[in-house]
Amino acid sequence: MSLRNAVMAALLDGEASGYDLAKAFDASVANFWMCTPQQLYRELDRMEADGLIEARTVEQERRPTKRLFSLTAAGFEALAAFTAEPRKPTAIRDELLVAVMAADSGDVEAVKASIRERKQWAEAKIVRYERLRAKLLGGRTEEEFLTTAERVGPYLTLLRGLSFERDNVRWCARCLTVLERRGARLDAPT
Amino acid sequence: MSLRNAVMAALLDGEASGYDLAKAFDASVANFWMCTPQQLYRELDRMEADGLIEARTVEQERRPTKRLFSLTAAGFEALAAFTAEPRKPTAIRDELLVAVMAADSGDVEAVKASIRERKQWAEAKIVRYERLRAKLLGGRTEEEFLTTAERVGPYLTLLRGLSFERDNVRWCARCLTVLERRGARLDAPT
DNA sequence: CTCGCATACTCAACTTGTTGACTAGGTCGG
DNA sequence: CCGACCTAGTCAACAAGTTGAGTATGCGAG
Repeated sequence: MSLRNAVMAALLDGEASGYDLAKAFDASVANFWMCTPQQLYRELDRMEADGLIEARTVEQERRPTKRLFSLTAAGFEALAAFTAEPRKPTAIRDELLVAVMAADSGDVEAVKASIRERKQWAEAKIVRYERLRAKLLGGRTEEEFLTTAERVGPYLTLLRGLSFERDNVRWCARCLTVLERRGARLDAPT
Repeated sequence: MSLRNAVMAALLDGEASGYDLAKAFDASVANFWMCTPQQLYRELDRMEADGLIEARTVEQERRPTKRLFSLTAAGFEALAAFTAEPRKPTAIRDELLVAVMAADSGDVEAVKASIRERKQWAEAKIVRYERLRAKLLGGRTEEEFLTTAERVGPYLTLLRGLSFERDNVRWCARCLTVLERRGARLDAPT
C-alpha cells in the first residue's frame, strides 16, 4: 500500500503517464523507492479505481496514445494523511552486503568485481544527482532556494540520495583496499 | 530466493536456532537485510528441505525445545556460488523519504516528528554498532584486526551500517533545521 | 498471585514485488 | 532496408514479504 504514496508524491510535480513515471522514478524517486514499470501500471490502475488519481487520454501523432494521470482532491488528501502517519522502520535489502559478509569463504575476486561495479554505478548516480540539483536550484544559492522555493521536499530527498551515494563510494573504496591487502597477505604469507 | 543467502551468511558465525537468527538479524544483518521471524522460520524449513542446512534438536530444561541449524557442505557451496554471481541493483524503500518528498503539501509538523524519531533511532543504532565493533576488534586496533582476523566480511558490513546511520543522523538534523526555518518564515512572513 | 515479557515456535491468509512474454508503430544508424 | 532502440503500454504466473493469531512454559516485578 505504499508504492501508492510514492506515486502520489511523484505526481505533485504535475501530471505524468505511466511511462513518464517509470522514467521519473528511475531518475529521482529511485533513490528511496524502486519499482518495475509493471508494478507502476498495476498500481496506477488501482489508484484510478480508488479515485486517488484521474486520467486524461492524449492522442498523439507518430506516438502511441498515452494516459496522463494527475492527483484528484482525494489523492491529495490521502497523501497529506500519509505524511501525518507514524513511520515504521525502513526495509533495506542489499545483496552486495550479503556477498561481502560471506566474502571470506567465497569468491573474493568476484565480490571485489561486484564492489567495483557498485562503485562506478554510485559515481554515475552522483553525477546525475548533481545535475538534478543544479536544475532545482536554477542559479540560486542553496540558501536562496531553501527560503524562496515552494517545495523543499524533493531537494531534501535529493540531498539524502547524494550523501548516500557518496558514502557508498567511500565504503566501496575502503572495502577494495582492505580486500586487496588481505589478498596480498594470503598470496604471500609471512 | 535471496533471504536464503543472508541466512547462510549469518550461519557462518556458527549454528543458531530460528529464534537466535531473528535476534541476530535484528542486531547486525538488519543493517542490510530485514525480515520478520515468520519469514525466517519458513525459509529455514525450505532450506532444510533443500539440504542447505541441517538441524539438531536440543531439549532444554525450563525452556522450549529448540532446533539448532548449521550449514551443510551443500549450503557452503551454494553461498560461495552466490558470492560469485553478478549483483543486481539494490532495492531501497524508505517511507520517511516519501513523506519528506510530500511534506510541503502535507503535515509538516508530523513529518518533523517522524524525522526526529528516525534520528533517535539512528543514534541508538550507532551505539549498538559501536559496541559490536568493539567486540569484533577485541582489543586489537583496526589495523591489527584487518590483517589477523579470519573473517573481515562482518566487519566491513558493520562499517557500512555505521556510516549509513551517521549519515542518517546528519541528514535528519539538516532536514529539521531547514523545515524549522521555513516554518518560522511561513508563520511570520515578511 | 497475576501481569507482562522472554523463549521458541506454527499456521493461514493476504498483499506486494518480480519475471517474462507480447503488441505495435516510429525513429535512427549503418 | 534491416535491426535496434524508443514510446506506451497489457497480461499472466509466480515468488517473496506482511500481518495476525495461536501454543506452551518460565521468570521476575509489583
